[in-house]
Amino acid sequence: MNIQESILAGVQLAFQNIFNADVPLDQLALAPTRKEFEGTYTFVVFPFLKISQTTPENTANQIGSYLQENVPEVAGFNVVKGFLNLELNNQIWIGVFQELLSNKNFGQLPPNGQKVMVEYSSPNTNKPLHLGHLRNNFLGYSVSQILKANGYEVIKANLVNDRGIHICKSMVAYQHFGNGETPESSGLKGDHLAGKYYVIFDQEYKKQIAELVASGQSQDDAKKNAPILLEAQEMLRKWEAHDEEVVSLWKLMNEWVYAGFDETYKRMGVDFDKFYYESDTYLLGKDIVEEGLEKGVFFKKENGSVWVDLTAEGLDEKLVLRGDGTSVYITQDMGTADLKYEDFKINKSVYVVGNEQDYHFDVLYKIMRKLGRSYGDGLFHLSYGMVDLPTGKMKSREGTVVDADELMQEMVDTAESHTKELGKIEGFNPEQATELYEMLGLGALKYFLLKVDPKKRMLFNPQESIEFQGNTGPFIQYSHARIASILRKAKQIGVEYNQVDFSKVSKVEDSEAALIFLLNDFEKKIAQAGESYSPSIIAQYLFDLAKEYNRFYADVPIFLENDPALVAFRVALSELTAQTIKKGMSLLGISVPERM
RNA sequence: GGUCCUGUAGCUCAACCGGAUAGAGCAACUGCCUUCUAAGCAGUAGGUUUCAGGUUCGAGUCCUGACAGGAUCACCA
Repeated sequence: MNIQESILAGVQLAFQNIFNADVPLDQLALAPTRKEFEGTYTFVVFPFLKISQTTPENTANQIGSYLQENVPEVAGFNVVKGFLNLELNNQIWIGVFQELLSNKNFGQLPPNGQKVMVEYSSPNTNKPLHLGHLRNNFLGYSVSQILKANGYEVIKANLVNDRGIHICKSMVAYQHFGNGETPESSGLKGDHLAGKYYVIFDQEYKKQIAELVASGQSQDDAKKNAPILLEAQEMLRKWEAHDEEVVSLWKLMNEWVYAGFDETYKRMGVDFDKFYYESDTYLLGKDIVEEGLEKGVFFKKENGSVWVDLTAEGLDEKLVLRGDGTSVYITQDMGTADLKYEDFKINKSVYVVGNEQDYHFDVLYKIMRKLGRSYGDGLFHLSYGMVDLPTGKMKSREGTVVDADELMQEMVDTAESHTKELGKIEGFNPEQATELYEMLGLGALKYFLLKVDPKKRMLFNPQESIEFQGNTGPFIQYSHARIASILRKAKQIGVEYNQVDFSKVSKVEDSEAALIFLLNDFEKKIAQAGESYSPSIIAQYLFDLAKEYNRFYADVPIFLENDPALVAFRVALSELTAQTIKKGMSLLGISVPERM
């Protein structure tokens, strides 16, 4: 039984013995005491005044005395208005600490027998990844890690958008203006090469529109009639008809793009267990339309188009199949949802997709539930806000994006110059130095994107946004390196701190108690982050933990202590903190250095 | 116009299913490196939580209505 539980059990008994009332445990809760008051946990008595039939102060005092007498952990208490602040004996933290040490799987909750798929990244194969994709990929990877730590079996999936009119646009432009350029001949990464022609298409398209307008067409007509657009549409038709020439160009350009993506994913530190390709899945879902018609979930209009009526759920009527029998976006998504289930028999499915598709996924999930899918309740859209630039929204086809590869390189370069400025690379060989810059640059970037609630849109200012001080990745990485240094010294001077019984530790400083309190919270935070699919909870926790350790570090000189039991305790406490930081950062996909 | 999301210090963000005097970081200002890594620590200053009502012992949090920003509402993907 942990401390909170035993205190709450005591509170329950207090109500029984003093007020002769049965209060169910789930109505009792402890909150951490605010810093400005004495105490560790606070019990709020306001909700129970009806039971006690007396003033808040009286109620709190009576419960407090009872706890002090009957619950060994409670050393004292004070009452401020209706708040009962419980003061714990610092010694009890030793027991808590021992328990944490004895947990071999600290930070990994036991398997829960559930399978979850996390779909993320899902790039288009006509252009390189940009800042928005970074947020998506980091979120998806981190949520996968967090779910694993919660005991799920996780399948990371990438649904590659490798077909459609936008792909054909790059292809058409390449045919016209490519002159046989290849990644090798140009020295461009494959995805950047494809992206270059996507931009060229748009420029040419706009030029043609202007010409048509000049020759008397309306803006709308010109947009529809521009020859290069017609060409792209024709190419899509040929692709769907398996035209050999088109398909081979498509394959060639996709190969280039995949090679480029591989590099980018590797640097981002993300990976996948399963790839789905829209070129394989875009025809799926028509059988589900049939099924839905039979079940009466869908209905048919006079022209043969099929719809679902979601007005009772507060949404609109939504098309699921065109009158000519061809698919729309959601048709294929229904099919893919089933495919994922058939492949892996998943209980839950998380889609990491931007918030501009909130409505779409709302509709999709309602449909799958109406169809009675077993995984219906496990569908979750992890919706995240766009990343805006000071100059406004990013648009690939206009070239106003922060490119993912460039940004990562910039971050690593900044980390390098920053580290050199601080003179922190003595004793590093070139490989180690490179590894460190990579760790710090990516760590700063990932932490920056993950510490914020995903729902919020965020402004990214390339000049100012990424810091290395304060609430940042490098601050936490630094804290880890600091502890690693302590541990090296402990080893060097021969401090034995494993398998030691710390019950002989004579006194526990406040900063030590606070640190153990936080460490004791780690698994709770993991659970919370898992339930809400929210890496920001972990990020916030790690910042608090690192901050608390640095406070302890400044307050308590570890090796100047004479009592060997105390030294051992402090080293062991440092080590557990380091392990927790490392484990926690790995949940964010961030590595931590031994030295920096 | 309908629906959804967001609005907290100059800036970037917190606030545990309604709890105390709303907390951090950055930027500004003060201290602390002959002692375990100063990418650190301690401190000062900074707020009518967009606004107006309501619910109750108690509201940044819940309800209603405004206001501001964004997204979405295609036989596009």
